[in-house]
Amino acid sequence: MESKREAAKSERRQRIIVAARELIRETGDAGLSMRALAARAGVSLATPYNLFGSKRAVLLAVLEDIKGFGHRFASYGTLNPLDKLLRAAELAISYYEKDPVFYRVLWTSVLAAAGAEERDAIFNPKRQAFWIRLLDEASAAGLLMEGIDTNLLLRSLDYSFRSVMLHWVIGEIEVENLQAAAGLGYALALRGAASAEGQALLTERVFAFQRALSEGTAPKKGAVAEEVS
Amino acid sequence: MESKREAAKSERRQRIIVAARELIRETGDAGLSMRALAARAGVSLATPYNLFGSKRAVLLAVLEDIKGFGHRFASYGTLNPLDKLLRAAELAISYYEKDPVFYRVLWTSVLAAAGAEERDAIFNPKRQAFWIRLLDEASAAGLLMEGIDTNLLLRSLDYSFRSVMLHWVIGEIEVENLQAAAGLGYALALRGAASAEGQALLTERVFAFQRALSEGTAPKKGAVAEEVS
DNA sequence: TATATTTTTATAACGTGATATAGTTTCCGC
DNA sequence: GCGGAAACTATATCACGTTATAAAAATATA
Repeated sequence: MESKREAAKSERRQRIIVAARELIRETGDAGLSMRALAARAGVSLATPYNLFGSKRAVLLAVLEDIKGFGHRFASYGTLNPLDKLLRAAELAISYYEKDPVFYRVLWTSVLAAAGAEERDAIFNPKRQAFWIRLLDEASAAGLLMEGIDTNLLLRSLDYSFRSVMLHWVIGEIEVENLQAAAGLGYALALRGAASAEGQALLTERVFAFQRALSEGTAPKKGAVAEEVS
Repeated sequence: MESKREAAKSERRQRIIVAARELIRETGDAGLSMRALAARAGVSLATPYNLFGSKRAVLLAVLEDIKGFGHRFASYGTLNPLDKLLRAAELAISYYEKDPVFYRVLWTSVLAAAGAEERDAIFNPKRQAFWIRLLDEASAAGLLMEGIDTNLLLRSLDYSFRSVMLHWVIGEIEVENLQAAAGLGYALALRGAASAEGQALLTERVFAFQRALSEGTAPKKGAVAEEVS
């Protein structure tokens, strides 16, 4: 199936990905230079550029390599769609909580101005479909307002999620508050799009996340209002 | 009041800020190196580092320098607090729309992993106070749910806003859609925190922003769902 | 096996943000 | 005015991401 040439290429690619993963684990952000990476992978400095194109692309490949997707959500069957949504988000974040140093390095590079191709590598159609399905389910169950565009709602949820990741990366959110911060964003936006029935399910969640954030690590002193002009 | 030494320092600082502004305007992102900046400001390479600390800090200072604040909102008197909020956000964004190239360069540097001190330079207490006042006003008018923590709500709104800016910077949002994207995020989160009365005011806004986004430039093909694992 | 093609290697180079050092100018307090 | 501190200048340097170049190695094709 695969020519010997392509096989060797894949093998090199994999070696680079593994080396990157190990380097991040061992040295954190600082130790991950392209020169160190090439040396660790037993490869010339030019090779990662040939095979991936840039440092960011390498890290994206690491992110891709790490995650399995989609087969973990089969068992949410009996929950209502909105709870499924929040549960899925919770699960997503739990991965970051388990290995914060590692994921923070990855997200740092990934969030920094990325090109379209690279973004699509993370936020791909498969994942899009998963979330849209949940939102459509909620809509069909009458939990969202009539006329809500689930694609646009998803986009808003997504912005909120990535923003929380960004602020975690830059140190404005503690890892203990990741769940609650992301959850509050989700719950607020969902409740904002919800029908009366949906809101009944979400109101309690809003306050629960709010409590979690208040009781968590003391809120930072620094203001968080965006500027106005 | 000001010693001659400090005056000269301020003058140099200002010269650097102006030089940065001009360089961005003339050459865009690319031409703005510290060496070019120093040369343009008639100053040594070391001086911007002495006076500001880093390149990002210089750009933050440019952002600071550019905007006046607070005296533009006196005339919103008769609007209800929620409309005031949305109006203020609208005004904020209008500045970016007027000079997108310029502001994009600034935000690119600002959003990239910033330190706490630098963040506080943008999101300072004065602005925080402005927004909190609006939210508290809304709360006092019974437009928000009983028990909503306006500080946490503001933080959520803020995350949403910055996320929209981030996605504009990386090219995922067109400038024509900035208003609607930010507005939808605000309207959803606010409606999610609103009382029945407040929701009555916001439901229409949600759909208005939704329409604007649908009718604007064709939605990008790229997915926007966050990954889950 | 011999030739052609692709890919990697080794190495140098460029421009970047940032820091360090030594010398020079500027200004404040006395 | 003069001594000393503070700031800036000039310059060298560092590590970084990235690109370019030529040579060597690996593989495909005949």
